[in-house]
Amino acid sequence: MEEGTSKSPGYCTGTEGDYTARQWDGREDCEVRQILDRIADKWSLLVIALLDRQSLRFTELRREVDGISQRMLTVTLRQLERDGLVHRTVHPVVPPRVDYALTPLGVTLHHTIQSLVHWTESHLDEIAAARSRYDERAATPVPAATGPAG
Amino acid sequence: MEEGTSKSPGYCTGTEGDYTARQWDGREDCEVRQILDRIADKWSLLVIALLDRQSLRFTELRREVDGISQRMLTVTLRQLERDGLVHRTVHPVVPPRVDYALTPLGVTLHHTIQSLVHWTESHLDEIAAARSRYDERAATPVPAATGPAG
DNA sequence: CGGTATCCGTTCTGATACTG
DNA sequence: CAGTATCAGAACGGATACCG
Repeated sequence: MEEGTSKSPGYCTGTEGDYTARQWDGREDCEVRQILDRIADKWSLLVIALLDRQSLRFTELRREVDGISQRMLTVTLRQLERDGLVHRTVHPVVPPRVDYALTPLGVTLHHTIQSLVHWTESHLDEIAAARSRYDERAATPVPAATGPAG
Repeated sequence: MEEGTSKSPGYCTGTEGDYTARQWDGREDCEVRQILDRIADKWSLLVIALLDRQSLRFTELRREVDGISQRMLTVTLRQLERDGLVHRTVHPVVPPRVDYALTPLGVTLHHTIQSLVHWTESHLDEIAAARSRYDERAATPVPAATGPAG
């Protein structure tokens, strides 16, 4: 059962001025935060990506993701199914067969996260460079130099 | 700083030769996932959102987020700074003052995550409904025979 | 094959105390 | 005011065993 559902009608803001940046609060009371954290899950993103334009069965998904354990795949699938992003079809056959596919809602989410993935791919190099710079700064015992200002 | 040193999760190390994910590019997949997992962090998203078009000092950020602990704010800020998304400015004054602001790279990320937030906001109702339906199904002891079938 | 429940280690997170 | 170091509890996640 969810928590804090009756607290805020929509947003859970409290201290806002004129910016649109503070739409959400850091508390779990905010549904946006909760859902965002869910769909941004490492496994969820991967599953949604794999289910794009095709349905896969349990073992197929497991093969595609490979690194995921059976437990996490089940948990992830259940969460996505609960959120109405993935549809689960059970075939009553002797060798059990279960197919998973994106719902229309899941498809729309796929488009959105693709933008985020695209950004990440486009800036992999920049982030890597930034990390290298930061790593050197962290490794530096003392900068010694007073700065380029003088 | 125990979590300051990020190690490989073990998923994308040593298996870069057998990626079957057709959506993303082979070994880049793990990097994408790593960065994605970082920027999709609950606190990171909030900090980036708050720093949009303005710079804030440590206490100001703490007041805005409020629910975050001093420790997590520091950790989050360090990670964002390391990834080149947030710039840290230290003022050598008697009352210590440190300002945080988005870098140009951070600004571009802000635009992207806003899309994700927008999607979440737009589909809050659908997800809530889906969860309600799923919750009822979970509460069902046993579906027994299918209704319309028999 | 698909799924669940349990055990156990790892990671994350918050509260606290201390420094400059 | 800003930051660091440490500890304890919670949550996460993997491996295993077992069921339909």
